[in-house]
Amino acid sequence: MDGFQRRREQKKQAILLAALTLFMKNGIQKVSIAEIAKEAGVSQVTIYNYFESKHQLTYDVFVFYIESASSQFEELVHSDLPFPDKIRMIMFSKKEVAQQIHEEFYQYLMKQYSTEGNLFENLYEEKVVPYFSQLIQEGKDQGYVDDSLSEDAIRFYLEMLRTYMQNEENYTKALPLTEDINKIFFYGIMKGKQE
Amino acid sequence: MDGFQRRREQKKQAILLAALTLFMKNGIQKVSIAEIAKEAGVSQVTIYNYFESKHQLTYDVFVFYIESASSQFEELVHSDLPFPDKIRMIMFSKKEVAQQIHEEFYQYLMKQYSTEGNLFENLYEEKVVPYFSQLIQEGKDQGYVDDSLSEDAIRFYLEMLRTYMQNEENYTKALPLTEDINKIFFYGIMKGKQE
Amino acid sequence: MDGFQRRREQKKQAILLAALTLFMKNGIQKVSIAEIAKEAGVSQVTIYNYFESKHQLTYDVFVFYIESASSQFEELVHSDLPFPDKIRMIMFSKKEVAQQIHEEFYQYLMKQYSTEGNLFENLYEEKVVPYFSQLIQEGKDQGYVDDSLSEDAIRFYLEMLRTYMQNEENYTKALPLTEDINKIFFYGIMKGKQE
Amino acid sequence: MDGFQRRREQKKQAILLAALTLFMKNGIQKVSIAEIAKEAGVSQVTIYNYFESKHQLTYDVFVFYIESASSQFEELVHSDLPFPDKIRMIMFSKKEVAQQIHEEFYQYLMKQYSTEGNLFENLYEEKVVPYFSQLIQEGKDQGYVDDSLSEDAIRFYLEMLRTYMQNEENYTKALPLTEDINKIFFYGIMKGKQE
DNA sequence: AATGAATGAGGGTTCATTCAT
DNA sequence: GATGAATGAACCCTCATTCAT
Repeated sequence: MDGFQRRREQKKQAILLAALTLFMKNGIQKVSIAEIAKEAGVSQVTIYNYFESKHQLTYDVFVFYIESASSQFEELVHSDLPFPDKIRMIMFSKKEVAQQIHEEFYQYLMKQYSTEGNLFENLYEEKVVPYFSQLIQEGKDQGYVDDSLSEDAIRFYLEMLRTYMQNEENYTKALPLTEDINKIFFYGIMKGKQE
Repeated sequence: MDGFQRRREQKKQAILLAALTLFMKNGIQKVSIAEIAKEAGVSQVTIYNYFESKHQLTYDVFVFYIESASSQFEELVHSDLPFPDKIRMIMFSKKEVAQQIHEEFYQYLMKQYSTEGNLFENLYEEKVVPYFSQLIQEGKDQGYVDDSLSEDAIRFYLEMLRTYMQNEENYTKALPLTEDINKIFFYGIMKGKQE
Repeated sequence: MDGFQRRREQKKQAILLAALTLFMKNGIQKVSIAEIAKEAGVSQVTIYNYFESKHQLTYDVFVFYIESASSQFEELVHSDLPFPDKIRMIMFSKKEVAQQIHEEFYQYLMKQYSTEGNLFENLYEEKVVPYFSQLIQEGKDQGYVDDSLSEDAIRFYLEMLRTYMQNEENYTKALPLTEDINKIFFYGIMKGKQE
Repeated sequence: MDGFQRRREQKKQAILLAALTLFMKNGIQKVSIAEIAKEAGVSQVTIYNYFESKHQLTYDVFVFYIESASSQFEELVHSDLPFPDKIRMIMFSKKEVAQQIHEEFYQYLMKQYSTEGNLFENLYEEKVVPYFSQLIQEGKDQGYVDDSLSEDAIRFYLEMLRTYMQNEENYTKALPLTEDINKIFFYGIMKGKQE
């Protein structure tokens, strides 16, 4: 990649990052192309030179996000932390800007771009799900996780927790409850369980 | 309340319901006053006669929603179902239109109306939280719930589940996993726990 | 039609007229909605309240034009002028604003709206062609027109002359040549013909 | 002209040709510099290096067109076809791409560039009119054309026919009427003329 | 009280043109 | 001389809100 290409790529990243940041702060519709341009330090038209419409930009931002998240998961899953710590990190690790995605963002995509719904769904399926699966399998292999629970159900829980925590408010609310939230996830709410 | 008042009140309800329905289907920003007016069968100006701005209308819709939810919780909590069934219903009972609230709705409120954030927060605190608390207390009293878990943590879980399930996609995904999701909530994911 | 309806209709006409005038003076693309709004003395949005897009407005302007032209032809054809004078009038009568249509206008419609091409074509066919036909038939019946010439060919000539004259420049050029242009149309360019 | 100059000239021609082609297909305004650049296989800036603005380019395209047309007329007039065939060819010969000019093109120039109107007018006067005149004179000399008809009037007709035929739609409509259209031009529409 | 009509402000997008390499 | 990148201005259109009846 020559200097030209590289600079082009950098600018593209800058725009994506600006857009993602703003989208997450304010939602998608509330963010105008003008704002993104300002945040990224380019003119509106430059954005159109890279992404042919707001629609397309939004999609690309999503891909950008998913890929960031994906590589972060990959790292986490392949790390040599003990299983319970990995779980904890998924729920509570404060992510870098680029990887926080607020629920509305996701919802919005699913709703507004319903025709391409599958695209999003598929990308997620392909880039993120496998790491969850791997992690859960690891938990089972190491004897942490009840074999009789379906992987889907556990993943559902993990994703829910993760998604929910992405929201600033919820995260703040959860923080002082870390201990108990973990306990519930691992041991449930029941008293004197399963003897 | 005389006939005038009553009719006035009915019209107001019709507008609120129309707005809520549309907000939940499409998100708040995507719904124009014109659409709400059409759905409610009134003119745009009539809406302004009742609610002085879209901002205000949105707030009132939220109140309307919270109150519906509140009375539904009240009913549930006071019913004579066994504790575990109550929990199950909170997670999985498919709610009537008026009470489904899509996540974006809530997020949006919290974000856009941040100055009044407390208002929403307070209302929720006042109208919904008590029933959750009562329910959890009941669980503890009846020996279902581990006393050592903080009420806040359990409520966090319940709210998360409820909120997450409001989303059509998630609900659909969860449905076939009902059994396991319940199990995880009650017993956690761990194998051969806590002996 | 009540007062409301009437005023609405008047405003619509005003917009159509403003648009037609500007379109003919400057072509369609060069004329912005803002300009039309200004010329018609309304706000841009008002235009959108009546015509749902520039596309649609353009179409409606065309219909408006064709109908004006149509009724003018009707009058001319049904008048009791001698045949040659009717022909002369078609070529040379200076039309009112509403009925001048500059070639570009027509061309533009045919080009840009090619999908609906037929719509325009059909309207013209239905509203204008019949009067031409009637006129030509009259010319044949009265012994003015060579029976062996096809109606289509004569109409082609008439339409060409009329269209061409709509253009200011051409009209101006033709004016001093009236006599000869008529002669050519009636007798051709040949010397001592057809003996 | 050295190799440099030659290559420069070739590129200029390529751009002019690309522009003319596109202008004729889509009208002037609809064609962006970007499109022309693409069609000509050069960058936008290159166009600006040769022609200092779209305005200027348009003008140069027109000159290019007129000169093509001019040399074609020259050839036709100097050919040894009989007079009536020359006339026929003016009306009906299907022209090569570079020489078709769609009416909108001409109209547009006359309208948008009204300040320079004379420039266009003059060029046309100088490059095209003489051949028409020559042709008409030839017709008169050979006894085909009525001496009493002014040259201007005949040229008016010829230009009108030629212009009108440039339009695809009109040409198509005229084709099956060739015979009669010629007849009208030569002999007029009258029955049993001028005895 | 209720409505149809009207609007200012703003959003996404395109285009002729210039900048920097 | 040639290019990819960048831009200001303008355009079509939408929306929350107000006016006039």
